[in-house]
Amino acid sequence: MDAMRPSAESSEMDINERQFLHRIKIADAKRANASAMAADRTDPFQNVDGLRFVLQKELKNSDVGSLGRIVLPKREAETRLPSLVARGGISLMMEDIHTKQVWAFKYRFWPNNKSRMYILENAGDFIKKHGLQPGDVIMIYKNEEKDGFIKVIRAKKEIHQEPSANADYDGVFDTIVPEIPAPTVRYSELFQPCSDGVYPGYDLNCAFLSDFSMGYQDE
DNA sequence: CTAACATGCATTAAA
DNA sequence: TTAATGCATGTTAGA
Repeated sequence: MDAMRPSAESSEMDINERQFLHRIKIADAKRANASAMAADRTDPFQNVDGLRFVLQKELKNSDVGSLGRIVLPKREAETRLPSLVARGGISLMMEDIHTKQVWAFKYRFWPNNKSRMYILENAGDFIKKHGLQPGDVIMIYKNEEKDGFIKVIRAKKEIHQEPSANADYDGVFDTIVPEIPAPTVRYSELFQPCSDGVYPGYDLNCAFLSDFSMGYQDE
């Protein structure tokens, strides 16, 4: 398919992988320790190594099926991704954190009741490459450091680990994880949502979207 | 109740 | 025919 394209910039795309993977390991441990994180849609390690968390999705059966399309959470999509004016959506290039491939997804929406459903299409090869199953999680980041690549995607296998009642897992992570971020602040309060009809990149209220100006086009 | 969303399914396109 | 597309509908969590 079109999704797999060698990246000319991948060697320059140095996000200090070793350090980053180390931080990921700690973040995973943090998740395992904090059941409250289940309801938290933010990432405990935002802005790590120049990568700003955008959204995540726990994959369902229908996400990893043969259709190659992933439903994205509406609130985060509307606040953190480019606003879509047409159903056809836009093409989104994302660099794979693990493989360095650049995937060409299509980000679009479907009309649904009086609202919208946000979809990431052409995800079949990505799903297959990582062998993603229901319960696994994808996370989308924005690279704030380099021009050229807009977003980065990460596939994370779910931690299939039940903390037993007797286990002394308490305290194990406490030295690493002093605090748990409170998921009380809504994205809508942090960011000005872009109204429909406003082309992302032209609205200063949506200045954070201007980094998306490359790698997609309207249809 | 409303709204998000997981999935069903009719329609269209490709083979 | 089979596969992909685009929306509809059922389910579920939250207000």
